[in-house]
Amino acid sequence: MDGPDVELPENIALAWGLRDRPSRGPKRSLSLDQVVAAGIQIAQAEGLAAVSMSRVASELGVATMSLYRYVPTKHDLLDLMVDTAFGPPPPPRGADEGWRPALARWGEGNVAALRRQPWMRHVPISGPPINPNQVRWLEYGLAALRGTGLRASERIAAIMLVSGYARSWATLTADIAEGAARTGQTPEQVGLRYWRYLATVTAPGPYPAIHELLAEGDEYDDDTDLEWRFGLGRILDGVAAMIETRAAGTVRDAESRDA
Amino acid sequence: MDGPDVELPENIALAWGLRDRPSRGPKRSLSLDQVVAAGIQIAQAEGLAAVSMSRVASELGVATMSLYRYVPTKHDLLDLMVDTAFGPPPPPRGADEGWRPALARWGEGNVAALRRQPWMRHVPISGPPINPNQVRWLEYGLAALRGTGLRASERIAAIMLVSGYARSWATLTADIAEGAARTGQTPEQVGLRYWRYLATVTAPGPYPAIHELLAEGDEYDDDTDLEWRFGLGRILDGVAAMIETRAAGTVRDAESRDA
DNA sequence: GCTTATCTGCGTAGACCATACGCAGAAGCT
DNA sequence: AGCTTCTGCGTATGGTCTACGCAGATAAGC
Repeated sequence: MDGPDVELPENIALAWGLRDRPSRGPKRSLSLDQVVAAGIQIAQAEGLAAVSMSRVASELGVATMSLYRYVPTKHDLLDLMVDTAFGPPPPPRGADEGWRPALARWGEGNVAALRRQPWMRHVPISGPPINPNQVRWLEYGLAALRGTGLRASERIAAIMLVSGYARSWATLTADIAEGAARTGQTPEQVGLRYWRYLATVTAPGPYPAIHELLAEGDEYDDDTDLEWRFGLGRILDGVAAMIETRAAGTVRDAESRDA
Repeated sequence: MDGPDVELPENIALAWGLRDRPSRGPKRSLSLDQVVAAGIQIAQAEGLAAVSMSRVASELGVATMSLYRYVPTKHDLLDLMVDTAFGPPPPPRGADEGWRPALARWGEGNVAALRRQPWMRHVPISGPPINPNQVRWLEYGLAALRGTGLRASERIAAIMLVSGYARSWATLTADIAEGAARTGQTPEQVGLRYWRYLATVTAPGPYPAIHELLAEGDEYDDDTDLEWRFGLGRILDGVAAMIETRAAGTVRDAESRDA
């Protein structure tokens, strides 16, 4: 572990509030938080596409170019918006709580956040988590897996597994919900229409597995939360199996049979 | 299963080549495939941001607005680009092959496709898979899980699990690789820099799990393929556990303990 | 063979967008 | 008081997508 004094890029310093504000010039009329909050409000109300620099500026009653005194680039603003909109993670693993419920709660928190603010799914991921709330989420996710015997890289992979699945799940359901809102239908109707389209395009060709699926799926329960939980349960089962294997005796090449 | 004759939206009909081309006017000087191929070529060579309608048009030697005779919207073009760039899925499950190697191959195919054409990760997902290659991938994914006793919604969730993880994994590694290329460093250097940034920002605060991670991770093996395979193995283990449970005797509410 | 309906490529134009640059004036330091 | 530094922001550049409509090409109908 070498010295932690690394020169941080503008991005990160900004997000963590580590910018030494100058004392010489006139006072700023805004704060970074206000700018970010205005962006979030617009995104929440009218979608991410409505978030333009001029729109944010006019919302705050300033000129467009003034925003660039607070944010180096529009993309940095979007990253900050995502970080604060995600908010803090759910409660961390309790003192005598198992890793499984803690990680499940963490995963549920992920979808909940994305569902609260669906526009976030359209902000392209810019890299590994480095902004304050993202790092807090990372901390709690890793904390859930402490003392399980999993190696560092394995703990990270497990975290990514859960958050990646949460993201793709939230994205799918949000896309459907949005499509429904746009055409004035219920999400169920949109889902049903999808299955009908799929049936139509696969009708002429050889798609046995899809046809089996369509035939079987007459009872479109589509309690989407239940489906999400199924997938989460499978991930956790897999992690559990790994933990048990590790506990039994450090088996090195357990993963070599997957190729 | 009701009548498969549903009026398809423009989008889908176009992707499947189901539009009856007219016989009255002059002949088209281009084909949709040419347009899509030009888009892919630009994206591959200069990134998705370089793909503008005028850029694609000039690549083909036509005027910008001519493209709109082939594609209703830029976003539809992007969707078509992704569909053909993804290409066909890897070989389906063999006659006497187990579900596990088949699904593993399917997952590997996902990351391989995204690695071959990293720009694809920036095209926002527009909804459930409906374009030709996407549907083929769906078919093969489901085929891998035929006869496992999993219900329809469970098979879909398992597929999403794998593809979602593949996508987030490919995205992370591609982001790192791209950042490396931009600054003329190796991916290892970029990864290391990230850990240093993380150490710096977490230094003052209480982030025990992250610090534990950083202390432990001195041996930055970072054979990223190995990490990916670990996660995939965990998913497959989880699915395997589910299949065994189902086979043992139809246990209805096995997932209720995950909440 | 002529008329007519229809489709093609595409020029023009409108309504946006992010942001580089530089300037007037405010605030503090010396 | 004078100098430095920072702020807000007006202007301008070089993009973006795409609506609209027109000239000319093509083939069907008579």
